Amino acid sequence: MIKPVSGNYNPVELEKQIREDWKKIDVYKRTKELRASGPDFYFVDGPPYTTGSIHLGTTWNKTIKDTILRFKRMQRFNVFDKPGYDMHGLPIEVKVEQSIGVKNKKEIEEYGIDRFVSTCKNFAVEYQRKMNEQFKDLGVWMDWDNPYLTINSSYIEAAWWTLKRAYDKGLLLQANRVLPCCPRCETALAEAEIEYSDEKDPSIYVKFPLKDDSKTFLLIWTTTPWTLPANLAVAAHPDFKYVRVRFRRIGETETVIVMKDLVESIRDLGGWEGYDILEEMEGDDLVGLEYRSIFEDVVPYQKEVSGKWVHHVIASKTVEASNTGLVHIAPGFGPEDFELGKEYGIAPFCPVDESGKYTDQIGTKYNGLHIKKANPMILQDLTDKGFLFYQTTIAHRYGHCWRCKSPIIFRTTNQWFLKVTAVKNQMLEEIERVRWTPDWAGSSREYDWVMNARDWCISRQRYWGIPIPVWVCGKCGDMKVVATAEDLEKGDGYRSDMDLHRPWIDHVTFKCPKCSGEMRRVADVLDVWFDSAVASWAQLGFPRKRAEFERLWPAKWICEGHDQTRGWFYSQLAAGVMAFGRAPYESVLMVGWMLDPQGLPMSKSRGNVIEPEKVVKDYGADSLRFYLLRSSAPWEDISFQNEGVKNARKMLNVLWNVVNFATTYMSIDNFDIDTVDTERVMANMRPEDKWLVSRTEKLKNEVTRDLNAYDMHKATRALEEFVLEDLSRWYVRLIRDRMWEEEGNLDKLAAYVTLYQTVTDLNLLLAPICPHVTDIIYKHLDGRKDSVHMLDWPGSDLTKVDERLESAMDVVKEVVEIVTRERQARNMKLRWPLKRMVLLPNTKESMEAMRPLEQILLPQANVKKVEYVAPGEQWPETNLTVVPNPNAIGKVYRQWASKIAILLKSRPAKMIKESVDRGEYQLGIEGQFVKIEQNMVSFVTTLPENVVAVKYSGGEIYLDFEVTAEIEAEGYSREIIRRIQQMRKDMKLDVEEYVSVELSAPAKIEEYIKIWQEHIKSETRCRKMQFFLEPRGEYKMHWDIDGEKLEVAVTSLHIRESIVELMKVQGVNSKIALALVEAGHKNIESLKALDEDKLANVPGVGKTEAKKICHVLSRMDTGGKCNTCGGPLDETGKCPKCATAGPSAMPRDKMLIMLRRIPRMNPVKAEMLYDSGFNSVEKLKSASKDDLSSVKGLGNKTLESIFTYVSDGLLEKPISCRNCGKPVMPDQLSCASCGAAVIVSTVEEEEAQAPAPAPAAAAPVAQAVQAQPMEIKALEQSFSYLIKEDKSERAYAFFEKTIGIGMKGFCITRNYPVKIKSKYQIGDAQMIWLSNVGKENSLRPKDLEKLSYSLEQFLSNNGGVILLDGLEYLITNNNFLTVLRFIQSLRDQVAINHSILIMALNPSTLDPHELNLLEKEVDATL
RNA sequence: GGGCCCAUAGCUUAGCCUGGUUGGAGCGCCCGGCUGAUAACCGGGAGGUCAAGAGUCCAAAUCUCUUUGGGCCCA
Repeated sequence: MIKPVSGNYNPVELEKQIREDWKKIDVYKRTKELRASGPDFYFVDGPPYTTGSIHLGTTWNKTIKDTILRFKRMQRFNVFDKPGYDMHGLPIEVKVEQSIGVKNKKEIEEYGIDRFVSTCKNFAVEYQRKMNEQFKDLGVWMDWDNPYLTINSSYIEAAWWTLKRAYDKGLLLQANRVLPCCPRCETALAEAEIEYSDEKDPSIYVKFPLKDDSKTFLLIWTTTPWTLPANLAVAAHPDFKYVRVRFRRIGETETVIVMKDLVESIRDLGGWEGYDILEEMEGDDLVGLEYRSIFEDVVPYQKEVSGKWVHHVIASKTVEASNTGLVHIAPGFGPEDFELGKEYGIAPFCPVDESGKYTDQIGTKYNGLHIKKANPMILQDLTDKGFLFYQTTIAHRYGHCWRCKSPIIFRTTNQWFLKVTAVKNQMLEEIERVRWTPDWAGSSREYDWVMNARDWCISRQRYWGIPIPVWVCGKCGDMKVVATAEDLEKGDGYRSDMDLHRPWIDHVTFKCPKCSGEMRRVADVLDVWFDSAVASWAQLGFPRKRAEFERLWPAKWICEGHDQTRGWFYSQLAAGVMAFGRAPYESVLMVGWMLDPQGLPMSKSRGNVIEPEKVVKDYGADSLRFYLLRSSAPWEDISFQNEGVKNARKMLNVLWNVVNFATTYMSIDNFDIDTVDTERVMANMRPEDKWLVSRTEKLKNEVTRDLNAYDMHKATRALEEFVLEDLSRWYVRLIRDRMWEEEGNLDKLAAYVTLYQTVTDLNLLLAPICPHVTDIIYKHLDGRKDSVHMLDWPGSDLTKVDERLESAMDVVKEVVEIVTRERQARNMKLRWPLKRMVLLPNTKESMEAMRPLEQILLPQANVKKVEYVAPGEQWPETNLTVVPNPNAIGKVYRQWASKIAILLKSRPAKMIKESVDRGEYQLGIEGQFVKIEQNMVSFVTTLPENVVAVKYSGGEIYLDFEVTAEIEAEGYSREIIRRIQQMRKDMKLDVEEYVSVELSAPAKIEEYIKIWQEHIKSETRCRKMQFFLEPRGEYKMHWDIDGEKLEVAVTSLHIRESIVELMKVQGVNSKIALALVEAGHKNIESLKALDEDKLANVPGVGKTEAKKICHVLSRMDTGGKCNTCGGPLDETGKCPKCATAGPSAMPRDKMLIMLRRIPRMNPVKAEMLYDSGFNSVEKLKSASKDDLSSVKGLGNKTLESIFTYVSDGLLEKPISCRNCGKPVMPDQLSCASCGAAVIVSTVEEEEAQAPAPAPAAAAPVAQAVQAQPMEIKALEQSFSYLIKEDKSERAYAFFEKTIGIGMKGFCITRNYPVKIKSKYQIGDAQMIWLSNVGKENSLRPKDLEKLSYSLEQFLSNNGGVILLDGLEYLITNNNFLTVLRFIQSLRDQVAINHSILIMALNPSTLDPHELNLLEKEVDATL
């Protein structure tokens, strides 16, 4: 049933409510169950890091995922939707460090690793819970109760298994390398963990003296002075040109070797006056040149170190042509340096420990100093020793630890690596197999990144992470990699339920199989990036559980931000290829980055973070979701704008208004799409309905395509456009008037059906995007399923797309807009009709396309008339003017030229043109003929006064702005209507209330108003309108309409309530009710006092109507009132308006028990009695035997028994127990004292007539009729009856009987007439055989007019009884509406002519809605 | 320094792949309308060096190159 939605769209409240509703019956779970048998859609969630709160970026991310997953569910996929959380790693460790107040690893170990790790776990778990709740509040439907957590044992095992797998393939190794390290966190970092930002550093030029020439120096440049004590070589590019150059200024010279091209810039740096090139050489030539270490005095190693290339110039093509062109090489401190060192046999020298302090290897001077603190000291020493050539500072991009933001250092360490380089080519191949959106995310971005991939350092010297599952023998160095907890069982110190984290895992040891030594776990934990890398199988419980993995893996789809190119996209790819030889995902959507309103990344340090919760609180989650998807293509960045969310809300508000509009009217009319014959209604569709259907089908197609392509921005924009433009601004505007047509009108139904189906489809399309509001809308429109999200995605029927109609409609819209614009330009309000419009289309086709839409164009543009001028033709009312060309005329006729011009202008231009077109025009002047040729004149067409020409895309329009008295009158009438409406509104009157109006106006306007008086009155529900100099009333206002002064007084008649009450009587419609109230009958009691004649004398009440009302009133129950609407109940105790039982109904159980005590009663009979309306003691008491006989299937004996029992008053009396004699209360079936049953078994002697409990039992009823023909009562004159039965026997019986009492008969039948005559005693009744056979006396079913005519003849000739058998035949051969009208008119004539109409109908042949309509037209249904 | 992406009205953006009337919207601003969806809604107007420059072409917001600025990633 359709329920109207609330007047205001209040998303925050509504969303909260619907989420609670979802929770109550676990709709999410039900939806999943519904799709459980569908094809699998394996989605893997990229786990957000548990930082404690979600931000706008995560919100966007989950919105996209949720939208796609909901979409897939509606497409019947069985979606795997486990969300994940990344819970290990440094960020949490750093937070814990801060919270417990420790600064370094030493302090952590003092605090206790077990306590530290437990705290980390608590933090992670708490954060995870918080985030879980926040996601739920966005309306994201994922499996929040079962997320995958990277800290679970099964997850850790999956990571171990993967490492073991890599180890078995020889892809896991341990090596010494120079790596970025965070000195604060005291651990190595992976490239993915480095963040680049600006850092201020010293920029220094340092001189290395040549061994053989201490006056000449190699000039190098560096920003890390602290690496200089570890310098072991200088690199030059072999292909560059270098020079030995002497810089000079007063009293000072300096000889250095630098790259030739850089001499000038170096001169400028140091402020040298000039330079002399002493020597030029190739880089090649420099190689082997030996220099003296500038730290040999303080760093013992520099003195001790030996080697062929130590302290020599070496060649490297990585040297860049900037600064000096010579690069200082410290193989312990730089990755390239390390590689070069390896090449040249220079061992790395790394005198810095994990925490960034110099070790004692550096010598006593700097020992223990932090490198950052050592920098100034080293600079001072260099200055003192004269090795500093130039010094400044620079700001440059420098790597920082991704968590603590400390600047990283590079140093040599021993770490574990995954040999990504060994599988690189396979990874590249896999990238090509994956579907990337956008394409370049894979083909260039990911591809480039993998191209440059290096081996992945996976070890971290930390605590909160997956322990590296490698055990090494302390004795022989043999290695063991553990794959599962089962492997662990063999170790010492293992407990089955143990936590697999550090430090507990560290206590597990193995006996070395080779040497029986003790194997201990290496102390490191895994890089946290490895955790998420294994998500696609770890979350399935692999390797322990294999079934789901086999079924689902690899992932169908993943979706993350573009920063994950180096992150999750990469790590998963590497892990997948290593473990299974393929990418673990089939398609990737790479999404953008959420930026602040200025386009800058949001960060806490910038203070520009926008909380999603706040946005949701202001506008609702649906608006935020819609905005996020609408704002830009998913892979582009969004610069967040509050305005955008506000806009989305506005759009949803409009949608809500449309739904409000639709549901309000539909529920008033009890519109039910299921009972409507949509086919028939569709045959009655207006062009605008068909247009909307066309637009909707297109929309469905487009949105489906867009979502499949992950073009969420296109889908949302199409939806927005549709809601605002097509639905709200156009369609709703067009159908407004139709909503006020009478109930059941096919034209109105067509609008209902169109609107209903469109809103339903639209709602489905929007459901994945705005899950809250769509579910609410669904519940109001339909609600048979638990949720809109359980419905199937709508398919589109493109055959219903009508491009011709759409483009014609575009033109109509355009023309309406043009008219509005031109009105505005001329200050003519829309309320004032335009006299006419002339359309001059360019093509015949466009003219033909426009004609059917005229009914839309006229009212929308408020134009009285539209005229068409076919292409190439002239509008007859244009004036043709001739324009003489004095030049051309003058050339030939010189002195006459001016006279000719005057003469030409005085003649009909049309005539001149026709002649000239034929050749020439002759003009008589001063007795001579002059020839006017084509070149001498031109013609212009001018329009009549007040007519304006405007171009439109399909041609031209003329608008006639002439204001005639008629138009002025209509305009003023509309002005008055609008004012009265406004006043009604100010008075807060109910829309159904009536008023009286007094007004004063200038004489002219008074006249105008009088012309339109009836219209004004009906539009404003005004009963009386009078003119006075001084209007009086409840509410008075002065109005100024275009300078005319008016006074209007409105008074409420306060009769709405009376009308509403009177309308409760069947047969009293709003018109009659009004007439009755105005005649002074304000309530039902007052009506009851009237007899038929008096009622018919009330102006506005017809004779038939009076008869009917009297009949209804007489049958009204003794004051029973309906629970729901307060209206009187009918004879069965049911409310004719809302079909519910009245207030006096007794609880079913109780009443049934009481009924069971009646002799001859059984449970089925009792229920039938109750359900037929005899649901209270009072009703049973007041029922006559006749009343009771209306209950189908009760035999006479039972009826008798009930009647006697009830009228004896036994129903409410306690009876004595047959067993113990104590009283048993009326609502008890057994004795409270002894337990004996009070019901005696019934005698079933007459039960052949009792119906089966199933409702399909129509046949026994017919039998009953045949068996008891005397039951057929006399029918009343002037009445129309509908008899519902599957064979028409009862109807014929009635017909037969009525003829039997002397009435003339007229029988319309589908049966063969002879057969009927032989079966029934109908004498010489006139017969018409409904048939297409075409014999005498037969009538084709389509020929309603002929039928109508015959009946008219019959009725006007004293009338009689008419039997119409074959109604369904008429309906199938005609438009239902036509048949209905035919019956209406027949019924009226029957009433007038004191005749009787019997219509037989098999109810199963009609849809319930039609049946309902038919029943409303007759006086009684039997 | 390199890779990828982006730049259109005050703001957010469509159009660009596939060159072709006058570059569309929304918000904001100004003016007006509507008042049986109304704490709404609708129409009109002003506002554009399509980041800059060069090239290709009959024709460039669109294709190419360069520059500038921004984002992500890398060195």
